[in-house]
Amino acid sequence: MNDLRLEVRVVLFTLQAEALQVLLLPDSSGWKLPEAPARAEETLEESALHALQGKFARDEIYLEQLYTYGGEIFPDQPGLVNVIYFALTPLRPSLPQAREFSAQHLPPLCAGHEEIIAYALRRLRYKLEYSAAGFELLPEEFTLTQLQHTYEIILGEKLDKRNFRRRILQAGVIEETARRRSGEGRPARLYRYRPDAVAEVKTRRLFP
Amino acid sequence: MNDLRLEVRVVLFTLQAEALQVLLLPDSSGWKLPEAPARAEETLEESALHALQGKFARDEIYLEQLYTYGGEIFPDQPGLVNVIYFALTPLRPSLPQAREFSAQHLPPLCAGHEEIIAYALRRLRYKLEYSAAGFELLPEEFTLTQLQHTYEIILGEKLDKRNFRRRILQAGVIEETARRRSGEGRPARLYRYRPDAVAEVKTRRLFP
DNA sequence: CCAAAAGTGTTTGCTCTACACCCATGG
DNA sequence: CCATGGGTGTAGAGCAAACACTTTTGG
Repeated sequence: MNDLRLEVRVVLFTLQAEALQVLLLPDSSGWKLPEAPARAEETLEESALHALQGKFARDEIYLEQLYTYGGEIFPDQPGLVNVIYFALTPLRPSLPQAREFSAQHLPPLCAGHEEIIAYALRRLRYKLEYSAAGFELLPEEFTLTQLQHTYEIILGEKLDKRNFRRRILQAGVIEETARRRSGEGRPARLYRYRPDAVAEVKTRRLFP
Repeated sequence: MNDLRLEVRVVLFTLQAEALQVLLLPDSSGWKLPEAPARAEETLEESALHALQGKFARDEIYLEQLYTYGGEIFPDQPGLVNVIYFALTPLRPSLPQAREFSAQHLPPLCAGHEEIIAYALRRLRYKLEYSAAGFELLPEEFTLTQLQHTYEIILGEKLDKRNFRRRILQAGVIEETARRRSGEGRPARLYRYRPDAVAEVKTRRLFP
């Protein structure tokens, strides 16, 4: 009866080499998402941070609960329940053994993981469409071109520069800093997240 | 360490007496949401149906996983983890001991339950705004006026009849039947859910 | 024929979309 | 002064919002 095992797993996305990456660990039956057992003395979110082996402080990572899977996805492991978290970070994760794989080209995965990652990706795309969450994958200060690239990589389509800028600024989630970044060409203004902002943009309601 | 207890709880909404009702059970420390332990040999959704004491078949109820709460909401019960489901049904639930309360006027609740119900309510409202889920609270065949009333009760605001009808039909989730319902006034055409329809309406995307 | 509820279109304003050129800097 | 990426505005189309009268039935 109580042979239940409750684990917390994390789908950690990062941006590297112009691609969206997922962090995976090797296991006997394929690659797997980092996990930790849920513990009575901590919150599920804390367990999620443990799954990443304590490499991330709470404010270095965006964490959001995704879904809890039970028997429907692990029919071969009765009693295994997984609370999945979805995470974004601008940092380079360096867990021992772990590797990052492009979300487009995943290696062979453990049972059920394909579905979990696919769902996390759908949620990420959906999130970008109605929020400004993309900056969670970028350093504290970033240019609008960088942010637009992030959106293009994740959504897999080109966006119009002027429309992108207008809307992302209208959403009020990011603000400009006084600083600029020089490189080739005209220096770009740097922006940062406004911690006081509501991260979600109102979408058009079906019934006003 | 493994003194973890995994329970599934259900926030069951129904429509009665022109109000949105929540099903609750009495407990020593206040009213509580119906719950069942998660079991290794069943899915979480099956456990959710058990929480309702087997009174509902899977197709008599709309069930959706809401959130999994751990230590953050039950600090006084370390190790208690609750997977919450959110449910809609047109039926009159008749669990022994249980009572239904208007979502506006909840009785004193057990610890953490207030937050859970508030979240379920937010999700329900949000769902109605971008989907046609309201019919899940109505009998198989219903009139557009009934459906509009449902929306008005849940959203707590009057809606425009013509705009409501245009959009709900445009969404393509319900279809008319050949039948009509007579009462006072002109008989109303009956509608039903289209099982082949995609239940979610596309909303305007932030980045097209 | 009266009461009660069902059903139906149009105009106006706003928001989204598509689109091309000038600007600032470094080398 | 040239190459490189940064930055900016507008006109047209499509969608949403507001709004009032006619139709059908039962009593």
